[in-house]
Amino acid sequence: MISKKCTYALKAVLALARRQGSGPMTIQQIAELQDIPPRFLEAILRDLKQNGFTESIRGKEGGYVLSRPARDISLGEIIRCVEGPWFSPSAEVDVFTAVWQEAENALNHVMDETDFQSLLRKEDALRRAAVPDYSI
Amino acid sequence: MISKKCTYALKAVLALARRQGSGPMTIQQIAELQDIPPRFLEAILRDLKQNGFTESIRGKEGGYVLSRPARDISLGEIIRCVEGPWFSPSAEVDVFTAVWQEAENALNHVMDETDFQSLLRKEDALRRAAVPDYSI
DNA sequence: GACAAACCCTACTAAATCAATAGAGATACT
DNA sequence: AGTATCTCTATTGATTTAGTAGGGTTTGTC
Repeated sequence: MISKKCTYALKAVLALARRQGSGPMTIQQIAELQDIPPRFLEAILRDLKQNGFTESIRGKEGGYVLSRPARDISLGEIIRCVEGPWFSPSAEVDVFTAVWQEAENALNHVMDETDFQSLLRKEDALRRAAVPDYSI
Repeated sequence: MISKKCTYALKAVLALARRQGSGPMTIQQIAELQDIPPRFLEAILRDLKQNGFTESIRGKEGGYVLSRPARDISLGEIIRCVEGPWFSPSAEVDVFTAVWQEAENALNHVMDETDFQSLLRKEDALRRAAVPDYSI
């Protein structure tokens, strides 16, 4: 349902979101941090760039940055960019068409509720839960 | 998102729903009516049988019938039977897990709202719309 | 200008999944 | 006995997904 390519894209955006404001991140850095095959990630980031989510800086000291604040990018936007619609409209109108459309809407609604800033906060919370800090 | 196998299953159940109360339908009949490869349909119907949605009568005059009234079978039940969960739970708990779960719930909710009796009514309405009857 | 570090583009291959088919078997009615 | 039906396992072919390869272009530094 969610392809590997798509989860790679989401993880990459999450990595860029965390770094936002501190200069570009290279494909290699993202790939290592998030454990993504680098040449595959390269294609994904280009795709995101063409759809206006990321920008690239070429040459030395180059890399990728997010085009918009993490707060303004929803999970749904990235997923739709990478995967297209979930329920692609069939050629003919049949008894199921309306239901698929409802499902599409419901899914988009859920995915658009979450933005990448809130995912960062959630990531922080998960880390604190996994490695508790008992210092005063 | 919805595989061919799954739409075949839904169409087959719809065909059986229409026929409900008038004896069994053979694989061949369903296949021709709904334009489904018969040997593929065979496997699908067996699968539905093993999950309690259909029953089969062997030998001459045999075929398949629905185990329950069309009113009591939801779209979601058949889809889950054929496809399993949409967002299969990943091994590790990460920042996306909760969202996927929400999406799964939203989708199930939409799919469980519609039963096969209401699909039959919708099919009738579509037919009337396509071939209008102007008689008094 | 040479070099190195980065992104850019097209094409290809390998693996997995989906769709469909084949063939032999079991059951039940007439 | 014969025929129409469902039953089971295995295999094949098509499509999609995942990943790789190789060469190209841009930019900063020495």
